[in-house]
Amino acid sequence: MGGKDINKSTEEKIKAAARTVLYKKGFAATRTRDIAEEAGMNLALINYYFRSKKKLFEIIMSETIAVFAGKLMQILNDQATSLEKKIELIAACYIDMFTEEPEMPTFIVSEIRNHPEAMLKRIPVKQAFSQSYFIKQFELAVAAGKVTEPNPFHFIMNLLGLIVFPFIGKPMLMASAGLNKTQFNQLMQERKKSIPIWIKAVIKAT
Amino acid sequence: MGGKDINKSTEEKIKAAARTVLYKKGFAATRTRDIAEEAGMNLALINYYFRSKKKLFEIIMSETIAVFAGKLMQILNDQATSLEKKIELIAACYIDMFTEEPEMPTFIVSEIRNHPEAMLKRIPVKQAFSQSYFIKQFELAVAAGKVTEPNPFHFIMNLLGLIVFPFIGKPMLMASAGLNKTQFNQLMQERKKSIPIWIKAVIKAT
DNA sequence: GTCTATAACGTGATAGAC
DNA sequence: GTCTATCACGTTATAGAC
Repeated sequence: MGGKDINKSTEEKIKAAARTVLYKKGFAATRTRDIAEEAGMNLALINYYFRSKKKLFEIIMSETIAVFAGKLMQILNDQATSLEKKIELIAACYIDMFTEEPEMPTFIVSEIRNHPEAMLKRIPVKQAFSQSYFIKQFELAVAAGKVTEPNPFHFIMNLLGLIVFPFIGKPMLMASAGLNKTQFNQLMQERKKSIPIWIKAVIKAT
Repeated sequence: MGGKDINKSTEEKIKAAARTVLYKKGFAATRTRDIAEEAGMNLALINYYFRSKKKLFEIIMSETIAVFAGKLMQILNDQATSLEKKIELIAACYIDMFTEEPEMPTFIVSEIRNHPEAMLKRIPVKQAFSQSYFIKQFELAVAAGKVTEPNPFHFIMNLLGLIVFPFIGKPMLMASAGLNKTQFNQLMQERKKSIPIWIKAVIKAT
C-alpha cells in the first residue's frame, strides 16, 4: 500500500495544481503543460490519472461549486440560527473563503458562463433554495412586519453582491483606490461586521 | 469613396461580430473562425483588417472599458448634480447598459483577470477617481454629518456590487429562483428605484 | 507509475489568384 | 477587397520503453 499512497499523493498534487492554474486562468487559457509544471510532474501523468483536460476540469469545477453552494445551503438550512445570525455567518464564511482563495469567485462566474450545463445539471439549485429553512424564516419575518423588502430574491442578490463583488472587481478596485493586498484584505475584514448592519438597513428601507 | 464606405462597413461588421463572440466566450475560448462566421465573412478578412486576433481583441477591450468607465466618470464629475442624483443616474445608466449587453460585465472581469496590464496602462483610474468631483461632494457630506460611513471606497464597492452583481451571477440567480429572461429584466428595472433607497440606508447605517 | 517521443488535431496567420 | 488553399505552430493525447 506504499504504492497506493504515492498514487493518491500524485493524484492530489495534480488536482491541487490544476485548481491553482484553472482558478487563475480559466479552462480555455490553461494548457495541460501549465498544470504539469505547477505540479512539478510529467505532462503524461495528467492523462494517466484523469484521462483528459476536460475531465480534470469538471472534477475541479464540481468540487468548487459543491464547496461554494454547499456552505451557503448549510447555513441557510440551519434551524438553530436566527435570520440575523445567518447573515453574519454567511458574510464571515465567504469573506474568509475568498480571502484565502481570491481567484475562486471570478473562476466560478467565468466558467459557468462558458459551461452553463456543467452546473445546472449538477445541483438542484432551485429546490435547494426555495425549500430552504431560510425562506421560511424570511417569510415569517415579512409576515411579522420586520422586513419591508418582501422579495427574498432581492435579499440574497444584495447580500451576495455586497460580499462577492469586491473580490470579483478586486483588480479595478485596488487600482482605482491605490490599495495594496494587505490594505484590501483589511477592508474585507471590516466588511464582516458592516455588511450585516447594511443588510439590516437595506431590508427595512424599501 | 464608394469603396471606402464598403471597407468601413465590413470593418464595422467584423468589430460588431467580434464584440458579440468575445463578450460571450472570452478571448481564449473564441476562435477567429467564430468571429468570421458570426460576421458572415471570410476568415482572412479579419487579419486583413486587424492584423491579428489579439489586436482585434484589444480594440474591443479598450472601447468596452472606455464606455464602462467613461460613463461612470462622466456622472461622478458632473458638478450640476447632487450626491443623491448621482446614485440614481449611475444605477439607471448601468442597469440599462447591462440589460442591453448582458455579457459585458462578465467579459470585463474575466479579461481583466487574464490581461491586467491591458487596463491598468490604458486608464489612469486612480487619479480619475480620487480627483473626481464626487469625492469632494462625498467628503462634504461626511463633514456635514449626513453620511456615517466615511469611506468612499466602501461606498463605491457597495453601489457597484448592488448594481453589477446580479448581472454577473445571472445564470446562478435565474436557476436558483426559477426565473425566465423577462422576469429577470423586470427585477433589474425595479432595482433602478430600490438601489438608491438602499444605498441611502447603507451610508447612514454604519 | 513514470518517462520520452510522437501522433493527431485545431487554430492563427499568410500567399497568391481573382 | 475578397476569396481559396495552405503553412506553421502549439496543444492534447497516446504509444511504448523503462
